[in-house]
Amino acid sequence: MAYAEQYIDKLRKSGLRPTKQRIKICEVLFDAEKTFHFTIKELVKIIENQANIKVSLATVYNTVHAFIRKGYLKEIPLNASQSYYDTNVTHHHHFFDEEENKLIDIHQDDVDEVNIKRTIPGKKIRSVEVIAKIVSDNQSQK
Amino acid sequence: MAYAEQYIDKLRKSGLRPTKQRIKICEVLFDAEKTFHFTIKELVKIIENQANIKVSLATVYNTVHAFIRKGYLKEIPLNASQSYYDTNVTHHHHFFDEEENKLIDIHQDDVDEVNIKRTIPGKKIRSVEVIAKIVSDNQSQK
DNA sequence: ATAATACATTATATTTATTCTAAACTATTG
DNA sequence: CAATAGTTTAGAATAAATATAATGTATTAT
Repeated sequence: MAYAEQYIDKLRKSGLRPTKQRIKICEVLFDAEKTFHFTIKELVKIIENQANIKVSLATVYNTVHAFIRKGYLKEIPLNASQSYYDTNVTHHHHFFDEEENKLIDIHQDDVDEVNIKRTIPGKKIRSVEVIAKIVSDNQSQK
Repeated sequence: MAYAEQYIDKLRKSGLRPTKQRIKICEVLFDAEKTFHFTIKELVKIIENQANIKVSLATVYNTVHAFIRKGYLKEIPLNASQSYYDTNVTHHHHFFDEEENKLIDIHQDDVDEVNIKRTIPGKKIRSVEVIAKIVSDNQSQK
């Protein structure tokens, strides 16, 4: 597996030793063809299906949070009963389909640069995220 | 109290009968000089302090959610351990101070119209929210 | 008015995501 | 190969949100 080095590197940089469990988490997160959204539960399920390694919830939480701190994963700002995470850490935005409870990426090129004219003294902007909530477009109803 | 009629109206339109408890909730939410952000717990505490009415958590949850459905309150899209709500239902955005866990309104005039070029077939955009996360601006650290 | 009915409130229990804990385990170092 | 530092895990603890069921209150029809 040629990816192992890259995963070990990511883990070390996140302050974590490269263990079996953590490398498995990396494989699921960073080996995918496309970036994707997930909840912790979904991630655990994917690991269980793909591997014959058992990884506990606690390990998954800890690893995911270490990656977020380091910027290898992003948390998606959504009010939901559970947190959604994103393996796409490039600057981009989201549609949230309120009827299907589904997130859809919006490439940053599809949104004009968000220009905020106001500043807060002593503070700087670290990130800007746009959430566009969408619903069915039934022309008939107002 | 000249406001009572207005509250009764809001409640009726939300499908709720105007009861003592619900009117008290309205007074706290809609009688303030300025709009504000709150969590359910904070709201309960304000009511307890302002009035000698006891209102249960369940009633507060139900009433707040009815108002959200009707558009009299907004939920702020933030990943936090508890939900934040806003009495400002006009179109506007937020700074979220990650160090102090504090929300700051950004008036819509302070953000250029967010133009999303992409559409999803059969769906229309219901709302667009911008969250700008801010942190201390210590020029010294990278 | 008052009985019957529909809706409200509340305390409490339940559910569920997340965090914490402590014991068992593994790898690394001296 | 013993000591130490860091890991994993199952299960406990926490806390927000929701559901429940008993009691209370308002409304309606008689």
